Amino acid sequence: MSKVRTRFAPSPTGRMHVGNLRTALYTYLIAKHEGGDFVLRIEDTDQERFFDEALEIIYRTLEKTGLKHDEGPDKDGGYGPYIQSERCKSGLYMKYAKELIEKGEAYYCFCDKERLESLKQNIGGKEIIAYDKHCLHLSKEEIEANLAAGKPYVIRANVPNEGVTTFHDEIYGDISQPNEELDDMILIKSDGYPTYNFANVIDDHLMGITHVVRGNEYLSSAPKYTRLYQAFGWEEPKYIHCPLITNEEHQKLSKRSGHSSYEDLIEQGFLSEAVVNYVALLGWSPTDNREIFSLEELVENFDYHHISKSPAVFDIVKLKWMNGEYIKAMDDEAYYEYALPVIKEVITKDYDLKKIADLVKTRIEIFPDIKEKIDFFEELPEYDIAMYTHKKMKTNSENSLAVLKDMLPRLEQLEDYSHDGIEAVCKAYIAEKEIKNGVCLWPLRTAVSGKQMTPGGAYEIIEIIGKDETIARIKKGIELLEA
RNA sequence: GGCUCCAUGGUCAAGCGGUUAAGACAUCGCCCUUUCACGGCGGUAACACGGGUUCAAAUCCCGUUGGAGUCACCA
Repeated sequence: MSKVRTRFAPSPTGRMHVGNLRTALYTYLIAKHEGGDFVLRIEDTDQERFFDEALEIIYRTLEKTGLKHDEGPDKDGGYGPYIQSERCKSGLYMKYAKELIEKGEAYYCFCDKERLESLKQNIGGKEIIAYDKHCLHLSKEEIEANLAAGKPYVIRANVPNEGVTTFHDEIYGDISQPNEELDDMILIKSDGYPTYNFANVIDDHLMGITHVVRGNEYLSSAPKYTRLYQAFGWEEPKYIHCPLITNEEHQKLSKRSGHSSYEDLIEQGFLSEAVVNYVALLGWSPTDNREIFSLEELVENFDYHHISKSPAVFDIVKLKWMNGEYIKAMDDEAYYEYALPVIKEVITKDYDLKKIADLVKTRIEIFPDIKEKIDFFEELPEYDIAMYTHKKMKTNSENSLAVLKDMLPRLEQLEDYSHDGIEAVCKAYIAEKEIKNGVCLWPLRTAVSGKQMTPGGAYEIIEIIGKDETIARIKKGIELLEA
């Protein structure tokens, strides 16, 4: 069996959509699982939409997600060039288009915009153009004359109106479509560039691609590609169409959803590994129940036969959970590196930021979550004294005030503001008064944080804010409770 | 609208003719605990519908309904 070769063929038009990312991932995994090659090819035949930075985004995203390509524009493997606009310069696509014309499988079309416009019909609120093969019937002389006159033209595939075209997909099985439905698609545009459809077939063939992996949205145009392979007499690659990724409304993920691209997600504080892991599970599942996979583990376990057919909703809530799992599993230094800048956005005081970071590690799902959890360290918020009353802790304004008043001098005398030192003072007081932990610790934590919920308890917070701040905050609490 | 695809809890999903129909997220409750979180335990919740085939159907076939995709000189 020949070596598996897959290709990821994005067009540089902007940020990488999660659907594209998943396609890239599956494409990579299919190759790597079989020890094959993963090729990167840039489809930039749309000169109007192309922009340089988009190319950078593709490289950066593949790099950051770990989807390393074996061949590509920056890594020649003997099948180059890997950028379609460069391939185009050699007249490659035109050559093949002309071959098709000679075979009667394609033809020149000189129809202008106006004529095409007149073919337009509105069906179900959508504008649809079905080309009427007008130029197919041009005589040789007319064609020559038009060409000689420099009249702009495109080259279209000549698809018969009878018969059925069938192709085989590894996931969906055989799919047939009446040829009548297949439009005479444009192969070469009037600017001389090939269309995506055409360039794709040519390049996949020339580059020896064995498995074509792409999104489900290409399913209905796939028979057109099959027609092209048949017209050339080439052997078709295996097709693997991935199910669609949708938004909560079960519609194709669009830019509007706010988390539709990899970069959006990274900006929102997600970890690259978590995104890759999550996206792998949208439309594929392993044989066991495992959910956490590194890229290497995915390579090992990925079997494309387990890709599902039905579309999957992109569930940001589950991604968050998974991201939280990744954060918890991070080693402390790596975690601190990510957490520190976020902490610094909120904390300007000279606190032990490492301790603060450790406190929130198990309590966040994405890094920006840190901010609202630690803001009270920086400044005691305004709070309602109702917070001192807690049924389960058996606290109320009165006993809370008493506790704070008792604890104030003890904490003023205390020198050792370490966790253990603070604990010792509190425990001694609790033992002495024969009260429950909560009766002392709840008001203390409340006074020192001004918050209903905090990462860490009284000991941890007091240790971090230190003696002066603790005393000040407790005095403030007493003041509020006495008012 | 034509064509194509899809159909198991709110979401991701296992399941390939015989199961008490897994598991995860979410949700709810309990435990742990100085709060929250983490962790542990448990609960609610699904085979779209109708016909076949079969001793037996979530699994196979047909239809219905629903959803999606696609119908560009975009990819």
